[in-house]
Amino acid sequence: MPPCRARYRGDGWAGGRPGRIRRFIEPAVLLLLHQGPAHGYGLAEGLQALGLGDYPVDVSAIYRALYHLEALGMVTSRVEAEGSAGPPRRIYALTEAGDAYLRAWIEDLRATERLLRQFLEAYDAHTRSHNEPDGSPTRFSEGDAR
Amino acid sequence: MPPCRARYRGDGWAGGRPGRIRRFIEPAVLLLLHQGPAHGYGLAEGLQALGLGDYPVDVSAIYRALYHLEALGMVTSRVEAEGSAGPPRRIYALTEAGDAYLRAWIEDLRATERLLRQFLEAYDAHTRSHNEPDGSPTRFSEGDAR
DNA sequence: ATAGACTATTTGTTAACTGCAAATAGATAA
DNA sequence: TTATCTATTTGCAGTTAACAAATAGTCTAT
Repeated sequence: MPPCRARYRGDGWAGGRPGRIRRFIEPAVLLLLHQGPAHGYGLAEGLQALGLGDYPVDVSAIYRALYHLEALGMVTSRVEAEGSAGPPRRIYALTEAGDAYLRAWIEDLRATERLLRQFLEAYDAHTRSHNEPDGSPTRFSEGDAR
Repeated sequence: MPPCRARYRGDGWAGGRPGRIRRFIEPAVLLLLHQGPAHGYGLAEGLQALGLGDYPVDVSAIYRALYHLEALGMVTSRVEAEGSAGPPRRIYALTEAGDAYLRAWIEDLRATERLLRQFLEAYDAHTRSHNEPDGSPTRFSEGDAR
């Protein structure tokens, strides 16, 4: 038996469908707060409008992002004085540090967007040149032990 | 003491610098293999060329991605018959399933790229309209307990 | 030879992100 | 009272990746 090369932990999306690139929640929350104070539940709806509609985000992730950002000093919160049709809301607002942090995130996302474009362009360029009429050019061939 | 709202696990990048959006390794490996069979160490160099140069990727992640893809039947491997300046290389190649999987990834990444553009556009639009002359419009103000 | 440098693969550990499920709780309507 | 809606909180488990280090083959210089 070969040394059983280290398993990936878990086995992925057994269904075969890739998941989206992650880590959008934090910058999305920051962007929404950049547009004005809000509470967790409201942010969940705001995410839809931001284009995240196809990728529903669990509210627990939003609250955890908020707690994290507050611990880092990127947002502050205060309990809303009445007015909710439920338990008291906690309203979050960006701090100046949070504003700077969002700007850093934006720069990072711009770089990511460029990378993504470059990546997709590389794929398109390669498939254009090999517009495979039939055969599959990257597979191993019969005596391919070179 | 309030019910100590659930901590984020860990404490983030204490330094304050955001990390990049993740999950690039698998599609990057697939794309490189789409261009022809390769071994793990070689893929590590290929990633630089793909634009990942700014974000160095640990080789262990590459190998684990390969093991995972092989378990899923997306790639096949064979040990190279001699020719290495080191231990025998294991050469990986895309299968047809892997080809389809890459196409699915590409579609997913196109959607992500659109989302990212939309996101950045929303930020730019909002900062353009509020090109804050001085004050910070999203902060809490003095008697802001509404 | 043997020590060091380089190529190449493998493994362990841990942190971090997220989804799913469910508990909790106030307000309001049937 | 029960149900429903709004809203927050927590537990848990699965997935991804960085960091560190072990292993091992080949080649060059001493």
